[in-house]
Amino acid sequence: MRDNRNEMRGPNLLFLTDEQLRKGIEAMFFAYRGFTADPDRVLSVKGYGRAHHRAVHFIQRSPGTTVNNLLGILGVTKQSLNRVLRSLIDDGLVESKVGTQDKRERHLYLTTAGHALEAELAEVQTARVRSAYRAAGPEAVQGFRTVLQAMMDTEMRRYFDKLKEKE
Amino acid sequence: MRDNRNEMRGPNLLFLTDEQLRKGIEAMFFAYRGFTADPDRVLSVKGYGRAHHRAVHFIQRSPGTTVNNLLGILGVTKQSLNRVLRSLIDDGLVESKVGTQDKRERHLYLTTAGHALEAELAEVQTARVRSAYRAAGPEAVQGFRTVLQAMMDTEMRRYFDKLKEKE
DNA sequence: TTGGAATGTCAACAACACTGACGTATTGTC
DNA sequence: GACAATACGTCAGTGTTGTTGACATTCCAA
Repeated sequence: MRDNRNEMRGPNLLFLTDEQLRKGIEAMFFAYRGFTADPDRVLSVKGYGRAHHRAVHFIQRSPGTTVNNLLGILGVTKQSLNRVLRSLIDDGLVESKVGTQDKRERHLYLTTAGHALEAELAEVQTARVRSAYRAAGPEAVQGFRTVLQAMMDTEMRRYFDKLKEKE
Repeated sequence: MRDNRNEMRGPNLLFLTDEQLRKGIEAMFFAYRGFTADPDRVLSVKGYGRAHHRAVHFIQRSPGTTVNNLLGILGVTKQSLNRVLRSLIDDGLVESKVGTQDKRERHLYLTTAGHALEAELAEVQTARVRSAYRAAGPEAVQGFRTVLQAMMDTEMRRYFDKLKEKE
């Protein structure tokens, strides 16, 4: 049986009780649902899914990235990513350019239409995040980011930090 | 074009720049992956998926809950939930009891084996959350929870608050 | 130059979500 | 008692997204 009375050990450990942890888990579950709800709606009317959003997002974030890079970031198999990229390329949202130095690589770029979709998705998603940030205040946002970062896999935090460098 | 120089409007709005919002979105994406990674591993060796985890979690959280309640919390269709519940019931992890007052309802309970699985999943998941909480500190955790709550759909926040009452 | 490693594509399949339709039992209302 | 509404389960069909396996192309190094 786990000790649920950590508060007896010190006033600052109250946030580590099983109840607190469990509520954190549930908050994460419900919040992630809200987090993806708006983009999902936009995507579904266009015949795309969440995977397309992720691809478009990270291509926008790192234009010219290779398929392999994207695989590492997204954490899926190349076959799974390929299907998504295929439809995006066929629909003219993403352009795939053969690498000049290494012709095995494909460098990915958003087309004008791709940028338009990405902007639309980013708009609805940032709207919710902005609203949540505004409601919570700067200190809460700082804590939010700190906890999220500590929750990532080490490998993913590396990718995340790499993206941060581009500020 | 959105104004990326909110900092000119006041020192406390820096956390609302597009860059900050974008990084928050990416943090949420990477963190959620880490958040689910450990339970997913446990589940996959047992032939279950994330949907089973969610069902077992919320049945543990609200023993005797009805199918309809669970549908509202999980936000899936009854066909989808039914598939999951069926396998859990057939495998002897969940018990479905006909309601005494309203015989149309089925009340759901975890069996001993169900509690064992739930405990195992909760253990690996809380381990990561606990570690993240500990690394981030109590103030960060408070902010984390505040932002997550503001990010939920209103309806989901209602469910979330209902669960909180049971502390 | 040749064989292995890396990169990306095609095909088939599984898990899990969805819609739509229907059946059954039970409840509540007129 | 008749009848609509509710709660639950199921069948059939579809779509997205993940998987493995097989394969072509390109690069590099022995």
